[in-house]
This record gives sequence, C-alpha cells and structure tokens, in this order.
Amino acid sequence: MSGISDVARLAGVSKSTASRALSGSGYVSEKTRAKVQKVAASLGYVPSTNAASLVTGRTRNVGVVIPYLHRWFFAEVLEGVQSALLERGLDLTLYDASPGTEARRRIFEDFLARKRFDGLIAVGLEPEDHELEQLLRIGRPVVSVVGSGPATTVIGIDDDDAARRATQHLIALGHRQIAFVGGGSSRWASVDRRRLTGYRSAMAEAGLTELASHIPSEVTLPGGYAAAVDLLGASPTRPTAIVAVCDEVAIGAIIAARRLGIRVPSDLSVVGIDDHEYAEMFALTTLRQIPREQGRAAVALLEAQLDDPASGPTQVASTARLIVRASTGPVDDRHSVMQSDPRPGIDHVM
Amino acid sequence: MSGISDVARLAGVSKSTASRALSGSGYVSEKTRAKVQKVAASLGYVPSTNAASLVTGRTRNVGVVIPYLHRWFFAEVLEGVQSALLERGLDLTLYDASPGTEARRRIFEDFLARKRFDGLIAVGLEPEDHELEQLLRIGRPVVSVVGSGPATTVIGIDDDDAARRATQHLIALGHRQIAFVGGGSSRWASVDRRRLTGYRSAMAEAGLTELASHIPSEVTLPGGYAAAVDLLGASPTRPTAIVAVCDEVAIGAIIAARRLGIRVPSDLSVVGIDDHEYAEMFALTTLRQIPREQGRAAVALLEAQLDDPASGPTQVASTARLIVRASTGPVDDRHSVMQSDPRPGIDHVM
DNA sequence: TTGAAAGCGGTACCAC
DNA sequence: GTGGTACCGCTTTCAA
Repeated sequence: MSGISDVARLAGVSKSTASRALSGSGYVSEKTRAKVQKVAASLGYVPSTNAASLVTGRTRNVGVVIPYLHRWFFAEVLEGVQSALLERGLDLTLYDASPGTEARRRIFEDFLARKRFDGLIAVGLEPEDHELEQLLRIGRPVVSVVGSGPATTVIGIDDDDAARRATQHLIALGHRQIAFVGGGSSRWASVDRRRLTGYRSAMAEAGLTELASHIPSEVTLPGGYAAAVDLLGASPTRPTAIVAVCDEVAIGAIIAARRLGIRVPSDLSVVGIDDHEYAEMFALTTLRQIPREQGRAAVALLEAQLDDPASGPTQVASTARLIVRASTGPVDDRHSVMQSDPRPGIDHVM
Repeated sequence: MSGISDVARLAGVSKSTASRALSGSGYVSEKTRAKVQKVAASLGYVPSTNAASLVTGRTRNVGVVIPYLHRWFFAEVLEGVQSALLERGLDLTLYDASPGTEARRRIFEDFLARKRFDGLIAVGLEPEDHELEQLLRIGRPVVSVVGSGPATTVIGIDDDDAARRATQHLIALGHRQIAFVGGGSSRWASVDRRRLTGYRSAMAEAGLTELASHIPSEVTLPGGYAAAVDLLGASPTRPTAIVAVCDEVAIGAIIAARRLGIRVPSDLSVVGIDDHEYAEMFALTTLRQIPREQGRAAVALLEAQLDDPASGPTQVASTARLIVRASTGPVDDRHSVMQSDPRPGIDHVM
C-alpha cells in the first residue's frame, strides 16, 4: 500500500506538491503534475479517504435513512440516490430504519451521531418529534424524499393533487360509488393522509361527500388484496370504482376482483398512484411518479447545500401525470352488459 | 464537538488513559474508568471513527455489493445483512452493481479500491473473471451469498436439490408434461442454471427426459407472466405443470393462467422456489429459503474471518424446505372434471 | 496503573 | 511554483 509520501519520493517532489498535483488544488506546474500523476498511476496509488477526511472534515459519504427496502417506491428512490452519488464519486451508507424497531432507535441514537457522512437523505422517514430533533442536532444537511421534515429540504409529488385527479378521472367516467383503499390501518404515513384528503376534496367538489368511504389496509400488495376481498366480497352496495393509495394496493385490489369474478373495468374501475413496475402488466390506470428521479434530485439538492451551507431548505413538489390504461372505464349501470372482449382490462399485455 | 482530549482534561487524566478507559482495552483502574466514562457521557463525546480507523486500520464498516435492489430475494438479504451489522455496531456501505452497467465498472474500478470497509459481502454477484480478480486484489475478506465465488466464502441453498424436489413433487402428483420456466433469456445466473439442472435430473430419473422443456424468461414477475402467456396460450400440447425458477416467475405464471381461464391447480400446477412474501396470497407451493437469514449468516461468517484472518473460505449450503400450498395438485387427465370449489387454488386466502 | 510522545496518511498554511 | 511543517483525533508502544 503506497502512500502519498511514496509517490512524492519517486516523483522527486515534496508531499505537499504531490498532494496538490493529485487533488488538483493549488499551483503546480503542468510538468510536475504530469510526472506525479504518472508515478501515482504506476504505483496504483489510492488516497486514503480516511486521512483526508480527518483533516478536511469532509467524508465524501452520504447517509441514507430509509424505513423499507422491499417496497417499490423506496427501492427505486434508493437506486436513484445510489446512481447519482456514484457519478459524483460519493459513497452511500445505508441505514434501514423500520418504524418502531429497536434498530431504528439505535440508528438515531448511535449511528447517526457518529457523523460518518457529509449529509443525509431521508426517504419517506416520517420522523417522530424526538427523532427529528436528533436529526437536526447532527448539524449536517438533510434532504427528505417524501415524508415530513420541517427545517429540511423536502422533495416529492403533490400527493393531494394526485389523489384528487385520480378521483376526478373516475368521476368524469360517471362513477359515484368510489372508495378509497389503503392506509390508516397501523401507522398513518403523512403521504397516505394527503392522498386521502385529495380524494375527499374531489368527492366533495362533485357533491359526493356522502358516498366517500375509506377502507383501511396495509400499504402493500397483499394488504390491498385483503382489503378488496372484504370490500368487494361482502358489501351489498359494492363500489363501482376504487382509488388506491398506491399501485401496490391497486394491484392487490385488481387481483382480488379477478378472483371474485368481478371484471375490471366493466364491473369495477381501479386507479392507483405510482406507475409501479407491474402497472403495465395489470393495465393499471395510474398517476405516474418517478421515484428514481426523486432520488437523483435529492442528491443534487444535497450537493447544493453542501457546496453552499447558507442555502436554506427548499421544498420541491412535482406533479404526477395521469396514465390512462385499461383498469378504468365508464361506469356501467346495467351490470349485465355482454362482454365482447374475453379479456377485458388487458389490452397492453406485455 | 468535544474530542478525547477534552474528556481527558476534564477527567484529570491523560489522553492515553482516557482512550483505554473508553475503548476498554488496557489497564485502567475501575475508579478512573468510571470517572472518564461519566465525563464522556456528560460531554456527549462521540469518538471519531475516522481518526481511529487511521491508526488501527479497521473501519468498522462493511461493504455490500448487490446487483438488484428491487428483487425480493436481494432486498431480503440486504435487510438481514443490515440488521446483523447494526447489532454489531458496524456501518454498511452499499454498492449497487447492476450487471453490465457503467456504474458497476466504476464500483469495481474505483470505489472498491478505496477499501473503505473491513470486508465485503457480495449478494448474487456472479462476478466476471476480471471482476473476481479485482475483488481478491482488494485483500479483504469476501463473503458471497449465492452467486459464484471461488476463493471466497459462499452461502446459499442447494439449488440443484431444491429444483429437483420441486419437480419430484409434481411427478409424485402424476404430472409428466412439466415445463421449467425462467432464466436464460439474457444473462444466465449460475443459480438459475443449477435449478434447471436439478429439474432436468429429476425428469431424467423419472424417465421423462423427452418431455423436459425449458421456457426462458426474465427472472421477474412480469417475465414469468409473459413467458406463461406464450406457453399456455399458444402451445397445443400445454404442460400440466410448471416448475418456476423462483416464486416471482411462478406468481407471474399463475396470474397468466388465471387471465387465460386456466384453473390452478386443476388445469395447471405451479411450484416455485423462495417462499416470496406474496406466496401465501397466491397459495403457491414452493421450496422455502429464508434470504434474511442468509444475510445474517453472511455477516457472522465475515466477522469470523475478520477476527481470525487465517480461517479460510467456507461453503455453506442449507436445504430448502417444501411448503405445499394449493397451487399444486394431482394431474387430471379428463380435463373436464366438475369443479365443486368455485375458487380452486386459494384455500389460504389472507 | 498511568503519562508522554510518536505516528496513522493526508491537507493546508506559510515562507521561500 | 514548491517545500517545510503543523495538525486533524485517535491508538499504541514505551517508560516511569
């Protein structure tokens, strides 16, 4: 393992000059720079980030705090973050902080306090009050993707608007019995709340407040499935349409409908939010967000704050785009129309 | 930010004593130790890992190289690794190395060379020859979960055996037309290859070599769906059973079958390998592996190698357990039996 | 049992 | 433009 002194010696210069030549800061003649770099390369010299950090205080590492790895949205954001960091030569330290676990407590208590990073990206974190306090006490910039985060930069989509437009899409198709499925079964995520609000306001605007109903469920595919089985199987006044809190729940609902012999979209329309990787396979109408891009944007925002600590927190909310596929269609009041297409709901089979 | 010197000064001892008292190595009187620790606590002292690493050479950080984040198996392993590291107070640096990407090249070329970790855990990595060489050149212990890895510790299930038993299960139910679905469409993962081999040997042992067939597909749920649509929709001699390379493919196949009006298991039996989080929802018969445990085991193995560098590479393969649910059943040659149960295949509705 | 001092591998200030 | 040197914060001999 050759160090910078080895490089310096073999290049016939001092450590300081070698350092300048390699890090690119400070005056070095073109000639010596070339020489030093050649020697460094021939030696396979790799600078010790550790040593550099010790003196500069910069770690060239970013921490990512994330509560779930196995949910589509989170995994996508993480991939986006990783790729953007990679391009900048930055490392990524992962903190998997499932809500309510001992692991999460230790992360906030011990791991984050070590400050082995220049900044933090929190994905859908929804920190408790004392957690938020701990987060700020660290004294490093924090960028949140989704989730709440006063005093930090937050980025995401306009959830209220997305759910409202999803609902409006169904209303425009003539639906009135529209249920909102998902969220609220255990921990309420603020995202889910905002989406429910958007749904409710669209219902209210259409004078359908009386018909609005919220079916709680785990925010997962099996959760959506289970909730839909209950909703569709038992209810005497079954809804003609569902707004799902996200695509996973929407897909679970579609699978449940199929199992129950309910045709999508002729008997039931379903709209989600996400544009999940399975959305096309299920011909799901949805409001598209691109979490990977949100992850990349988070890195860019963090970088900006790192370069200029004075720049305060920003709020960035993009607008989700409605993607109409075949899981939504006009309401059919007759309930007994002949089906000419043997496979309704799938016109984009992969 | 108080450093160890502050602690030392306030405790009225030297830096060295403070260091010993806090790190727990070396002789310190019980009295001074208590004193030092009290002062450290009151100051909120957090040692700089950086500075410690610089002198000890140990980073207390583990690198995880993983090609996919959005696939169930990988996410589960990662969670297992993370939780086991957390318990040991170790950080986790993530390297997302999708095969064939520029990002992956840079990871192997630049990032790993920095050695910001004491050891590496490679998940399903399947390194190319030159990548493997780079991996070994780093001179840090490497533990692989799945994937190939000569000269490194490898842990996983006996894939050949798992696929063989999946196939035998179907044969025992009377099936003969059994297709193997998945893998081989683009990059062949060695896991997938071993599973295909297991399937083939079971077919051969039963004298069914002639009937064996491999339907390639992407190893994803939509991949399995697409392959099954082709296989089940078009084929005049449709198989009565499918062995899927993993649960995601199996579930895709079940969804495809339902769309095509093919009943599972009366018209088609499907068996997978994994015991995916959706397996129960689809009543999928499968060979269970517990990737989270594999992740935890990887950490334990790495720790062993870290503590005793002399201990050579180990190979650990556990045996997958057959979980029989309702996606497999006896072959029905009459093809027109009355169905008494209106919802075949789902007796474990969630 | 404790303290003094020498680094770990770099960066950065300052004089030349 | 370049070299000397102090120092980042901690661990670790070595003496006392």
